[in-house]
Amino acid sequence: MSVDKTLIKPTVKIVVLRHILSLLIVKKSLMWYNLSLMIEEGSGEDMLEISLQNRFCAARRRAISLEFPRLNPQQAEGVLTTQGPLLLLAGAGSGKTTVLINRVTNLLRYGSGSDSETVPQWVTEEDLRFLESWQGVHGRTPQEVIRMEELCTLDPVRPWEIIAITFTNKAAGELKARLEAAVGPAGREVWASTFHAACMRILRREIEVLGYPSSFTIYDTDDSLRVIKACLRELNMDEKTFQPRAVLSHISRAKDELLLPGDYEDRCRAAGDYRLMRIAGVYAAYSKKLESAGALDFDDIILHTVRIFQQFPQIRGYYQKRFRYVLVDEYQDTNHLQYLLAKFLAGGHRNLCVVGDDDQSIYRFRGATIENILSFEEEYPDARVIRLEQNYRSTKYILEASNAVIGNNSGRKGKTLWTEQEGGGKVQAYQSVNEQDEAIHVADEILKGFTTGRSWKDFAVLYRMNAQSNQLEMAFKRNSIPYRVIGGFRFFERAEIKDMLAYLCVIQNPADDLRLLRIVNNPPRGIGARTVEIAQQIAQEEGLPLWEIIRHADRFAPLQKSAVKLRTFVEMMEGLMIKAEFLSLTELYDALLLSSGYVTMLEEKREENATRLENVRELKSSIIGYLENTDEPTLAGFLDEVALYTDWDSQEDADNSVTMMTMHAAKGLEFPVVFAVGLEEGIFPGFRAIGEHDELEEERRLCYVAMTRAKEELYLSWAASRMLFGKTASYMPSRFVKEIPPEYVETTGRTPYDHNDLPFEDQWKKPSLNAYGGEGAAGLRQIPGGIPQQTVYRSPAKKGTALPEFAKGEMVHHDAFGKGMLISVQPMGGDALIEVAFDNVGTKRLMLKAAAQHMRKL
DNA sequence: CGCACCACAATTTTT
DNA sequence: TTGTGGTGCG
Repeated sequence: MSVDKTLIKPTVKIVVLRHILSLLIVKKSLMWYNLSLMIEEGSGEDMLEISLQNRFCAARRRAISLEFPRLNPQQAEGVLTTQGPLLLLAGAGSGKTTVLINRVTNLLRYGSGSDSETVPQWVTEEDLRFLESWQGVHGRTPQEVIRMEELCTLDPVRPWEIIAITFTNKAAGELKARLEAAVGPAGREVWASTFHAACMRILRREIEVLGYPSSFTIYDTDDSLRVIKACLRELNMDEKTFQPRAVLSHISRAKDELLLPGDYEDRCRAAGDYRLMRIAGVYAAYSKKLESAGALDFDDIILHTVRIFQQFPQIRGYYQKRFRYVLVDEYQDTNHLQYLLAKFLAGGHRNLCVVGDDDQSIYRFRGATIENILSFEEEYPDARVIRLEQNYRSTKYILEASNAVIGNNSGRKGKTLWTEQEGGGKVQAYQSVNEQDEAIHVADEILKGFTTGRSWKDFAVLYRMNAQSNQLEMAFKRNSIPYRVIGGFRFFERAEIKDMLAYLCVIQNPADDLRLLRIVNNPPRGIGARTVEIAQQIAQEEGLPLWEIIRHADRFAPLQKSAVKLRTFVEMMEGLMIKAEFLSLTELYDALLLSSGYVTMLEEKREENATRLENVRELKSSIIGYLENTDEPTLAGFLDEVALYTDWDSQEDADNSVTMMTMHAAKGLEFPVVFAVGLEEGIFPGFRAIGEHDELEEERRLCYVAMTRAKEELYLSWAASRMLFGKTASYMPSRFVKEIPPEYVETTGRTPYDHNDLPFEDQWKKPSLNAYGGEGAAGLRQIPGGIPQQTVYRSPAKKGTALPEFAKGEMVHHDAFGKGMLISVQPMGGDALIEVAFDNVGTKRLMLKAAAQHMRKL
C-alpha cells in the first residue's frame, strides 16, 4: 500500500532516480516481496531488481497511456495518476471533463495499474519485453490484447467504489452520460452526484443514529426563510433589523463551522456581540422547528452526514472502505463542510482527486472558501499537482487579455494559459454613451454576425446583475433577435407548484407545520389568520405538532368557533392520507386536485389563472416521469427528487437563440461570441467590492470567467452614464478594462478612447462628447431619436416539436391580451413555456398548448 | 378576508 | 424601474 503512493513518471527521469534512491533507503524489505523478477537467482543485486521493477512499471504505464491517445502530456498525467491525493488545476477550457472521464475509465479498466509500483509475482522477463514493445492494440491479435490487459490491470476498480461529486445536477448528469458513453452500462454504477444527493443517500440509511427519523423531509431556501420569519415573529424581532436572508446566512455559516445552536450561542456570547446573540437565538428556535417537523435544510444534509462520520467510526469506516476513489469537481467552490465531507470520504484509501481552478472561484458569497484549494498541498503533503494550462477554447488575444486581467490578483496558485491557436481578432472594446447605446451596439454586432453566417445561439451576452438585462431585451425585441434569459424563475419554485407539493408533504408527514400552514387555508376555507394563530399557540404550549391541535380542535375552547371548518379540512386530508396507502402516485395526485378544491379555485378565474392551472397539471407529468424512471417509486422518493433535482426544467439548449445571463451563470459554458457588458466602476466591480481587497479579487475572477467563455470573439463594453434602479448616474470604465494591455484590444465607441489616455473622468469633459449633441465624432454611429433605424431580420422559424407551431420572434394576437411578440419558447414537459411581450399588458408567461387556443399568428 | 395602495430596497446562486 | 411586503379599508 505505502509503496503504491510513490510512483514512477516515465517522462521525468529525475523523479525516477529519486524514487530509486528512496526505495533503496526505506523500502528495501518490500522489494523482496514485490519483486520476483530476478534474472540471476540469488544475485542480490538490488539495483538490478529495482531497475527491472521500474522498467516494468514504466512499460505498464506507457502501455496504458496508449489507450488514451489524443491527450496532451498534462492531461495524460491526470488520467494515469490515480493513487493518493491529487490536485488537478484545470484552467478554463483545458479539457478538464475529458480528463475526468478518461481517468474513471482508466480506473475501471486497469485499476491502479498505471500508477503503482507493485509487480505481480507471476510476471516474467518475457512479459516485460512484450509490454515494452507494445505499441497499442492496433494490429494485434485478440490474444495479445488480452495479455496486455492482464499485464496492465492491477486490482481493477468496481464502479460503485468510485464517487464523483459535483455541485450541480447538470454537471453530475453530464458526467454520468459521458461516462456511460465511454465505458457502457458500468458507468451508471459510479456514484456521480452532487454533494447533497450523495449525502441524502447516506442519510436515508444512517441518520437514525442522530435521533432523526429516516423519513425526514427537505426544506428548501424558501421554506427555510419562512421558518426564520416565524421565529423572528415569535422572538419579537424586527425583520428590518434582522433580515431573514441575513439571519439564514449567519446560520448557514455557523453550520459550516459545525456549530450547533448551543455552540454558536456560546461563541457569540464570548464575542460579546449582542446582535449575534439574538441571531443565535433565532438559530436555536429555527433548529427546534425543523427538528419537530422532521425536516433538514440544505446545509443540514451535509452537516449531519459529517457529524455522523465524526461520531460513528464504524459508519465512517464502512464508507471509507467502500469508496476507494473519491473525486471532487469544482473544488474551488467547496465550503468548509464540503471539504470535511470529502476528507472523510477519502479518509480510508486516500485516493482523493480534486479538480478546480482557483482563478474561477466566484462563490465566496455563498460560503465557498478558496483556501480549500490553495492549501490542499499543506493538507496532503504527499499530494501531487498537475496543471492543465493548454487552452483549447479561445483564440490568442482573448486568452492573453484574460491572463493579463487575472494576473493582477494575488494569492493565486499561479497558472498561465496558452494556446496553439494563432490568429483571431483582438478583443473589441466599445465605449458607449449610455445603456441604450450599449444595448444597440450589442444588437448591432449580433445582427452583423448573423448576416455573415453566425447562428443566434453562437452569441452570449453576460452582465453582472440580472437588472441589467432589461435594455438589452428591448433592443433585441426591436430587432427581432430571438433570445432567452437564463436564470430566475423555476418550475418547482412557483407558488402553485409549491402549494401542491405542500399538500403532498403533509400527507406524507402531518407534523410538517410549515407545509401545513401553507395549505390550511389555501384555497380559502374560512380558516382565518386568527384561528391559525390560536392553534399555533396551543401547539406551542402543548408541545405538539400543529396538525394534532387542529385535528382535535373541538377539545380546545378557543377554537370552537372554527372547529367545524377545521374538521372538514382534517377529514379531507385524512381521506387523502388513507388513499396514499393504496393508490398510485398519479391517482393520489388526481384525488388531491379534486378534493383540495385547488383546481376549482383556479378555474373560477380561468383567464388569469390559465398558466397556474397548466402548471398544476404539469406537475402530474413530473410525477409520471418520476414513476417511469424509478424502480420503487414512493411519495417520499418523489418529494426528495423535487427538492434536490430542481433543474428538471432546465431549458433544453436546443433552441436557437441568443443567450443572456449573469456572469456567474456562465461558468462552465462557452460561446463563439461573447459580450460582456456594463464594465463600469461601481457596477463591475460593484461598489460593494471597491476598496475591499478580497471582494475585488473575486470580482476580477468573475471577469476572468466571463472573458474566458469566448471562443472566437470577445466584446467588452461600458457606458458613460447608465440608468439603474430608476436613477441615472455616470460611471467610469472598469479597471478591468484598463488591465488589458492595449495591444490586445481595439477600442471603438461613440466617444473616442485611447488606452493610454489619462484618467477617464477627463474624457467625459471634452466638449465633443456631449451625449446626443449632434456632433458625433467622425465615423461613429448616430442614434437618431434614440430608436435605431435598423434592418429588421426575420428570425428563422425553427423549433419543431409536436407543439403548436409558434416560434420565437413572431407577432401574435391573443384573445385576452391583444397583440404581442413571442420572445421565448422553452420546452417543458410535453408542453412549452412561452414568453410573450404584449403591447398593452406587458410580458406574460404562458404554457403553449393552452395559450395556442386563444392565440393566432399575425 | 380580500384587495388596493404605498413604501422600500435592489449583487451574484446551487442544493 | 421593478418587485415585494405591509397596512388599511370595504
